[in-house]
Amino acid sequence: MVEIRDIRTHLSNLVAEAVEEAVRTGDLPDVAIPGPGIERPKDVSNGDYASTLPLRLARAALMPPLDVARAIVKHLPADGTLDPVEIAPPGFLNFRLAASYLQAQVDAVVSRGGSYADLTLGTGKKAQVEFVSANPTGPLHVGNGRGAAIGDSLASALAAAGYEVEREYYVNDAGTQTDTFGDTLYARYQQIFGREAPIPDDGYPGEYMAELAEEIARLHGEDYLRPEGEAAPADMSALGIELMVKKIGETAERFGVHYDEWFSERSLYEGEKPYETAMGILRANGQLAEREGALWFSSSELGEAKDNVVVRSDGRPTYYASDIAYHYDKFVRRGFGLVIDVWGADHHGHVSRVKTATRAVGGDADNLHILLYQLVTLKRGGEIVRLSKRSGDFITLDELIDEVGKDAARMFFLLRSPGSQMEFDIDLAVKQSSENPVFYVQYAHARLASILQRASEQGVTPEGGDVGRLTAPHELALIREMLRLPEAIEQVATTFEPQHLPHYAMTLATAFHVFNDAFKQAGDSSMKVITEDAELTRARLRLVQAAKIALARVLELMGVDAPERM
RNA sequence: GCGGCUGUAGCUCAGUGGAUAGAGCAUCUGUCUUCGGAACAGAGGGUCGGGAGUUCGAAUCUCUCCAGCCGUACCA
Repeated sequence: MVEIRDIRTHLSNLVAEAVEEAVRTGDLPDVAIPGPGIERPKDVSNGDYASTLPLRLARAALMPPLDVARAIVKHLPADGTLDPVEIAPPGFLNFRLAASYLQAQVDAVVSRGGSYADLTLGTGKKAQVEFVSANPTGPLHVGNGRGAAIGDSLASALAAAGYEVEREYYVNDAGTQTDTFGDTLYARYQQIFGREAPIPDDGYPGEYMAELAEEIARLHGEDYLRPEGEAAPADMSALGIELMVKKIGETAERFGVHYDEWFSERSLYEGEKPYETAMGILRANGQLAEREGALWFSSSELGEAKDNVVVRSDGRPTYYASDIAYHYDKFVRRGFGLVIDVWGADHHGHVSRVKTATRAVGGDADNLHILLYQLVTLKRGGEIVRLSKRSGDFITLDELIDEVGKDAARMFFLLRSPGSQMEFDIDLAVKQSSENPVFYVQYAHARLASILQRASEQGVTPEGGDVGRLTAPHELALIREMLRLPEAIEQVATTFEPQHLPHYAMTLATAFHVFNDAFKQAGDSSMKVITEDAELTRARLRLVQAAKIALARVLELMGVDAPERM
């Protein structure tokens, strides 16, 4: 039997065969044939799948689209997965899955269980998703939450699509901002011991810096105190960053995100020194030039708007140099076949440069996808709050999780496409928490669980249910909806747009609620899932079980809990 | 100035060049003696920012204008 995840390919093949046969018999002229283009009609009354091939073929074939359609249908091979194919004006081919096929899929989903909707499109390929990677100079804020939700779900979807996926956080522990961070931290540290130590002008005024200093004082007492007037000890910054990275990791875990790798920027300059190797490649290719006391990457020769500095005149590498080495490391040293960088949109000016550099050091830039998400503007009390660690005025991701919960927050971020600017009204988010779509979906899952539980208490289980008994329209509609999951995953894994997951989850939840309500509205207890007819009950429980599997899977991909009860 | 993203219902947002542009929230009207009312059905609500073009067909592609955000560092 054709698996649901292969159904579109199957339909494409059928149409291609029919066209070939139609040409052979002379029912269609021998012209260039575009792909069958199997798509999803918006309106289910137009079938489960459709092809517009007749419309697109009509001109070249010099035939009316409907005649083209008839010629194709005439030669379509008989196929058990489909009802008879319909022709609809002005020239659509409409395909409808046969009830027997739909019913059989219920068993197929149940036997697949938690691996239902696994795909093979990424099998054998290593993928890396790098996301959040916020400077470890402060706690994660609400905007980072958006990157976390997007990156983590994307990684999950890629894993479901067959990729071997690593989640990575790039720790910027080498830049100039870490110095400023260290200076600020030392100022706060000195304040604890009663010194008049002002926070540097370009430092970090946030209260969290004082808390961090207190933590260091708690752990190390006065060990880091230097004579008054002296600069901060060299390792103050590193210590602070270590503690901050730990906090960030804890926040990520609370948000349901687990990183496989915390990649230190500094490590690029140590050990195997990927930085030296990457720069060596550029130098060997004659793409480095010294000018005005600095070292420049001749990127303009590679199509960039201008050359860029990689080593400052004071001898320190720029962040761009680190990024070149970092992407060399990702592609060449570690050998990822697919690399996704999830960045805030304020870095978009950097996209082209990094791709060019990746190519220049031998990386496969075509498989480097830089996913930009627009920044979150935060509104509180009707006023816009700037999200900046520098200003010290922001809402942390921890606070957001405390107030609206991990599940609601993740769903909220995922629902919006990464490219859309979003306004996060913190007051509204708290107030709306009980109306958040996440509860609608979770409730559907809890109801599914509850039905199975109730039946089990009455001694009825789904085992052995005859899916052939599932013939009611709302039963078939629910089956159709749960069969869309592989398609949703494929869409996310190929377009890198995770918002399709929550939208699918909501549609599936609706299909279940409608299914469930249809029994209630009938006002006849014999029409409920659990009926006097034990065989029919078993069949319906089988569907409930399958739907629960599909819903749990999509919730898992979104990093949202699938509760058995609420 | 140049470049990128965005502009779709009152609000927040979906929408792979195809059929009557959708969802949630909000508003209004109903359903079911709740296998779990955080449910379901229905209604109202749109010049898809404006204009031009390509196409058998455009919210979707091209051009242009308008508006918002961002970028255009030897910051990251």
